[in-house]
Amino acid sequence: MSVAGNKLAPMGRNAALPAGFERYLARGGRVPDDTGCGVLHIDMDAFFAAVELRTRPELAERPVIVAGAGPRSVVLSANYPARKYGVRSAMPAGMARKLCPQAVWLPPTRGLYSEVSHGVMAIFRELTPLVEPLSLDEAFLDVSGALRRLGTTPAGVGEHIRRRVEAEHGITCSVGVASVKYIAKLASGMAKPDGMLVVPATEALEFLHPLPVSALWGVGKKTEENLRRLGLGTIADVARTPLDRLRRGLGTALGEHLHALAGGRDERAVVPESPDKSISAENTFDVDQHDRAVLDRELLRLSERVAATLRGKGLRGRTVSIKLRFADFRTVTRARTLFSATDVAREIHATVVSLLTDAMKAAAGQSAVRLLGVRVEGLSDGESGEQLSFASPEPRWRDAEVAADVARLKFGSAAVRPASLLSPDEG
DNA sequence: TCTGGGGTCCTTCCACCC
DNA sequence: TCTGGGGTGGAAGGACCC
Repeated sequence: MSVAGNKLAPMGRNAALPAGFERYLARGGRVPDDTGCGVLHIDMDAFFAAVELRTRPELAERPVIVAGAGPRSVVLSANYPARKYGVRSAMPAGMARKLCPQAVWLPPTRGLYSEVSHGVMAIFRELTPLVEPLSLDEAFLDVSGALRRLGTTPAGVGEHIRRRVEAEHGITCSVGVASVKYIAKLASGMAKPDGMLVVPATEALEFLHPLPVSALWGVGKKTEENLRRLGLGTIADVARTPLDRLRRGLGTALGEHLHALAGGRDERAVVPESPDKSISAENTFDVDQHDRAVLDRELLRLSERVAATLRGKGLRGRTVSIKLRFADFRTVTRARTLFSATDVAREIHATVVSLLTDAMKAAAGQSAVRLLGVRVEGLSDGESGEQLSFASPEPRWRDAEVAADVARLKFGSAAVRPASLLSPDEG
């Protein structure tokens, strides 16, 4: 799932490893100097596909693609035989089918990936409390304070993790070891699949500078174009550019950020817990929708999902927003800040229905809707956000929704739904 | 080929208050 | 009374990440 480094020159066993970088690989008992390299980045290899292949080992040598079934689905994960054909995650299914018609397609098994992820993260937490998950399949670890207790080196911890993840969960992972986070992340990308790369603290700049600007964390397609327009192609070019010129060309924050990274500076610590800033749910229709009643029903479904997630996490939010994508891919958002924070689907739904009316007015003739989304931000603790007026109908709705949460927990997610979400034969 | 879903952060613009 | 500037919060859009 990691895409870091996939634009780099193909080389040898490892497609992401630039020429001359073999010296950073830890293999055959030879490990580069890892003194002062307290940060590990660990990334599961082709995570969803690898988890599926545990129960389908006969497919291991064949190209395998995990993707949803919808007509507008994208590739969620592709194993390495499929990647040889150019298949990448986030690629439209149609394109993947063209590139690799012989691939085996598997539907995703969502709950299973969370389960494996929990197991893997538990291994990390046995070694250090400083574990920062980035997604289901990757995490940063700060092991600098744990080395004495563990009686090993950073690379030793990396090897230990690689062995245990494979033995206990039947999947492989790649490890980057460095003195700062983003170099560790680049390193794990280059170590893929099933490898470990150590960037000695004293060689950080030698490692970074030959790489293309696209390897910098935070540089996507647009920023890469902007950098190229400024005549900057490699990280060394960025490091040599005066800070003021980067600020003017890219904006203050991004300019300063990239200048620091290009100089090997990344002050960000490994932070185990960071509070949620927003909760959202969205859905792309199989076929573009014009019917306002269908859109309102979808908004209710999305509001229910967001509200249930908020209650599950003990959170409420004050700002409710809607996201609307039209058939031509133009996307608009509309937001409204409520008087008090909420975790009640009824209230979220009433707000987004009114926002949808506003957004459609601004749509300038465009009425075919491809995607609808509901988001709640400005989050606070469920308790601290409680400021209900006496006139508010919220407590009763909330009680009803909490009761529905309990029923769903007991009898399954289909057990309790608003009447308007039932199909005609259920009603 | 035709572009998912769940997030975060940044910039710009605007309204409002002092 | 009018105007301007700074600070702040909200809204909208965009870029990026996995």
